[in-house]
Amino acid sequence: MSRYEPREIEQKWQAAWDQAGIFAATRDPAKPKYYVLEMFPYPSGRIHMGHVRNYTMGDVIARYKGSCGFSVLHPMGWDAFGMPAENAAMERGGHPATWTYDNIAVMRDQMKPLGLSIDWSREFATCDPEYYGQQQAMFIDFLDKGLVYRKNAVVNWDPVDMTVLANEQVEDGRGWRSGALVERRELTQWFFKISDFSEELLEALDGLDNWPEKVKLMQRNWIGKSRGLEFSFDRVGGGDPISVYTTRPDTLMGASFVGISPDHPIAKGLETDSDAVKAFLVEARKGGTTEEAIEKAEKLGYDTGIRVKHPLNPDWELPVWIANFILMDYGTGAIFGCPAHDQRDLDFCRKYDLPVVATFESLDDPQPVTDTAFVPPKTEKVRWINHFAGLDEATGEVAIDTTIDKAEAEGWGTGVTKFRLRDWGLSRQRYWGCPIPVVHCQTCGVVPEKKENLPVELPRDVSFDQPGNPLDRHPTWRNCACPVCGADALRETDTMDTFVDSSWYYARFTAPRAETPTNMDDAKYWMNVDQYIGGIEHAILHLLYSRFFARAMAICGHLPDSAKEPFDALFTQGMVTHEIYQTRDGNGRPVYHLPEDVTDGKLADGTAVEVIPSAKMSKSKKNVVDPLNIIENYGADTARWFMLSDSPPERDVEWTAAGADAAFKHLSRVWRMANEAAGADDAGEDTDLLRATHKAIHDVTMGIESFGFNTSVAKLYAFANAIQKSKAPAGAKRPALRVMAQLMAPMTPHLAEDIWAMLGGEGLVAQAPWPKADPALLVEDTVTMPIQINGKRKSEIAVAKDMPKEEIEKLALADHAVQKALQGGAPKKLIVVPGRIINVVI
RNA sequence: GCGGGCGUGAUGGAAUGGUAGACAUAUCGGACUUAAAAUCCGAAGGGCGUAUGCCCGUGUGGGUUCGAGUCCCACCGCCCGUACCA
Repeated sequence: MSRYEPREIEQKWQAAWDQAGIFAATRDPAKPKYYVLEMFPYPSGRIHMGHVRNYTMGDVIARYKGSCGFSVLHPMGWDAFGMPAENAAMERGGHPATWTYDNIAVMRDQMKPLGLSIDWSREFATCDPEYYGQQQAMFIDFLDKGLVYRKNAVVNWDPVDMTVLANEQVEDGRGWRSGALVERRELTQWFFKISDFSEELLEALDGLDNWPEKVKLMQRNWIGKSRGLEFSFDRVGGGDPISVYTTRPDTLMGASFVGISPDHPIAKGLETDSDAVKAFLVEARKGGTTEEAIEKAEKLGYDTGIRVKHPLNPDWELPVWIANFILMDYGTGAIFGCPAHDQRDLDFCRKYDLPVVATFESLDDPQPVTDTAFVPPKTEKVRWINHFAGLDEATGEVAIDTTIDKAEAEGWGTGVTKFRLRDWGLSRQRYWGCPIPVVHCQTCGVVPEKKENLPVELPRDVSFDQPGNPLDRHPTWRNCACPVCGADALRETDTMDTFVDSSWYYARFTAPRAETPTNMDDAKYWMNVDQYIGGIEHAILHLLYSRFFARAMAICGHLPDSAKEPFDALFTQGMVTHEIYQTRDGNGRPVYHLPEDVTDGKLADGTAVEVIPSAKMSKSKKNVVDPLNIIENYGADTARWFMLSDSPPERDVEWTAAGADAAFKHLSRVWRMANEAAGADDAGEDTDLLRATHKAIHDVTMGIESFGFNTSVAKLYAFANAIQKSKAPAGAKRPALRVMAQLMAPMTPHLAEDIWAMLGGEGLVAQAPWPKADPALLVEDTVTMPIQINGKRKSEIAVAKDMPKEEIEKLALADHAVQKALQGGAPKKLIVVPGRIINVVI
């Protein structure tokens, strides 16, 4: 064989790794451990290039750490519950379980040829009863510790299909199947008390040194700690006072109305008495539940006729309005509106002709408020024209503190700290999820199932021919005995949010077959995850829920305290994108075409296609590249190499056929170079080659350590160029190429094994210790220093690496370009940064 | 709406506040070949110029600095999230 044949060598070396069993994770007390985890996939049907990129990155880390002497855990599993399986059952018939397990089989078969260093013996799917049974056991433990409770919460209600919709199933305020206008309706739901941990989840972010700042910032803002004032408005003519919470109590003198949520008890009270209120609330409850939909919806208000007294002036009466943009979940579900300093309130007041009174104005440019509210940063000093505490010039921050202090001293309000973070609603009115293991008994109430009766398994005999939850209409599954009194009782038919499944899978991987949720010895050895890799789209929910879950598990004795923050380091990788090819049908509607059907911008019949710039790969746009095709045409190493080259891992990467070609060509070239050197014996030493080798070791290692895989790849290109251009004999190139094999092994493991073997490497390169760079070979004797004149590069000089500053200065001033610019004069300033730059300021 | 991020040649991108464009793609020129493919060698940010060279240049506009792609402010565009997609 004298050509690079990926199909042959990839199978050969995968078999060799299997036989040596080198990827099985074992607790080895003699070694430090390293746990690499990529976010596990949803079994949608086929793997896509995004998966390839994600798992290749994890594999580089796993293989690299293995070479560095760590005992590595690199597992894989399936996030297998969720809506698409039910949708498939509705559309095509069949059972969600069949669909899911078939998909898993296909995707596993697609992943194996990638040659990932995964310990497949630990694989599980979250829909395995062995997994979700342990999840149910934990739910019961959480219930026991007061971490779970029930309360009412708002859901999307489809009034035609009579069913609850996911946010994703609401399009422009309408149900995706029925097309009916969606309403917000209350339902009793199960909740995790994540809000008990608000402060801790916020504070602990400071300790996550190896998390991206942007993720920590997003979580901080999401948790949303705020200090504000809680106080009550007394009602004119009696009745319960209305309690409000505000983060801007300093603007109280600019209040023009009190607003309450459509779900506020007062609004609900009025609803039963008044047809007008009822009609308004029907209107106000239209639309989906997302924050975005609520914020962007047209602001609607209804004057209840109720009047309240301003707390600082009993003669000042404010109207109480029901407003559709006020959330019952935040604060007290009631606010006071200050239109001058809040855009939303201003829009509302302009619409309903309510007064606008400014409480402060800009110091340098006072303007009356017209259509734009004056909302300077809280740190900016402003002039107070309307404040009861007699402020003159002060920042918002100071004014807020002053206001709270005065309210507390006068006894009409209390300074309180609140969080934006809401409790985690986990109830789903769907079949394909983990059943919530509780029983509703007429005498005992809502009680947990006995642990010995777990798992509460999903029934197989269900149908999806009508909307709604099949568990609700199952003839027998609901019937059970009360675990407390033994009387006839009914099972809970809600299942769990799939975020629950993914909130502890990382812990389960440490002991995937244990008879309890975890095994303490394994958890203590393997936890925490040393490097977690996944998409930025999970920056908030999945990661926050996992952080909560690890704490809850520690409280229940399922994880050591040291695992409360389960992910030591986090890396968020970008998407894989591709151009979209489209033509138009007779009605001008777009028709999409697969990349393999387009050559040079044309279809097979010669029709020119419109090329739309890169977008996330999606089936509907047909811009999906199937990894299996790439592996068949070029081999897994080419797919892996391409995924690592060019684009920085945290950024999106565009898949291009040209890029794949180039990757393949380079791998072929490396293989050829090795093949040419294979016949020789190690002989002779070449200083330049030796320097290039050690520079490559240093640079490639730095790249991997800092998640700069694209720069590692660039350095490997440069190293290959250096070897190719070197005039050294084949015998001197052999050791350099063996190092090349080692440095490439984490990225293109099959090719690396093959050339390692060719060049007389010992054993498997996957098990060879990572090479170390000799610092002595990394420093150059002379360095070229650029000379700038007034910050612009004009010349350069070569100096010895240890030349003292004074001598460099002399040389620089003697430089031709500098002499010319100075014209006999003296420079104003001379900056010399040794080894870096010289700047002559004239 | 709100929170977060990104923006550099024809293209993907590189660059601890210190020579902008490493490395690669496409392109062009050359070698090899009967020819092509493959492979190898070389050119190349834009403008002006025969050339030494000069000017411009990291989304737009300001600022800090001896020096800014990098730090600060404002704006534009795109992407992610927005609590029932996973």
